[in-house]
Amino acid sequence: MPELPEVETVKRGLEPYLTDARLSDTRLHRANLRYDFPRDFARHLDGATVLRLERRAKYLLAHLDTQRIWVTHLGMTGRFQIDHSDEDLGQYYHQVAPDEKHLHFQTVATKPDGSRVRLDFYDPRRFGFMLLFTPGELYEAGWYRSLGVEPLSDALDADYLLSKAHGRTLNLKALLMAQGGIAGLGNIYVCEALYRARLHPEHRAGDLTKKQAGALVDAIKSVLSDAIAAGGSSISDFAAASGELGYFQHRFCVYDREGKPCLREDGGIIERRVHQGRSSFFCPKCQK
DNA sequence: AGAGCTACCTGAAGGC
DNA sequence: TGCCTTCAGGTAGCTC
Repeated sequence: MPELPEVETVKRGLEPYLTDARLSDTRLHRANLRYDFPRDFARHLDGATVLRLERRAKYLLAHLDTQRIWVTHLGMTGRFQIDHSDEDLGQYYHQVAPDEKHLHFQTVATKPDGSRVRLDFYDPRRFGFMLLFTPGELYEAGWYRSLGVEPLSDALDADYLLSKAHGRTLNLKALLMAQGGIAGLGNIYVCEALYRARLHPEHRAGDLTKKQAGALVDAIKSVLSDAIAAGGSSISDFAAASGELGYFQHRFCVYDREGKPCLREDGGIIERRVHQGRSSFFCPKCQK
């Protein structure tokens, strides 16, 4: 599910409830997701106040007043859910209902005005994770340092993309999927961006012209912006923290449209081909 | 360097 | 109704 636009949607949905909120009654319902929860995770969160939320690539960062950064990755199926129930929030979640076997984490967020919500985290496939770092640990961590530029920032321009593509024999699909160049794109938005730029996923990166690089950069920025404006894409289980569904999935031009006609006048029939183990969807006629 | 495969894990969908 | 296979937004690790 969650690529950059979905994580951004989650961040925006959580911000009103978590910014300046004090956490309490944190509960973990299992020891691990993709990785073990940090040692004493609940104890660290309880009593901490969230100063601000930040998104970096597909990671959600909550900066705490305890000099810690709470990092969440949604994996494929991770989902935050805000519960506004006025009941005693601390009371009824000791017992997790049987149909909530994928509810792994809960906490209560109380704002300075006393209003509070419960925050639940579900993740059926458990490819997501939560970690806790000091700023020094996070900013020095190899995986964090190796993340590429934010695609919606000015750091991504045609010259940057050309510098990443120059002399490379890999194809554009692989180049855009690699998080070390441009961070935050995933399978859906790579397919859609290549379509918008009329570039074939198997186009050799090193052959990219300056004009094509410019078109691809524009396509990446526009598809991500459009998706964020639409609240992300809801396929099977993505929803914002409010429970609202995104609707960008209705505007896919190629993703999951194998065998259907291209939307362009000069287009053909959308094709699916596997690259690096992931399905690519493209129009063989208008993408070169 | 890059392709290709595996792994992690559950659920949905389709074929029979 | 089952039982089987395939596929799914992610990342990491291995071999060749």
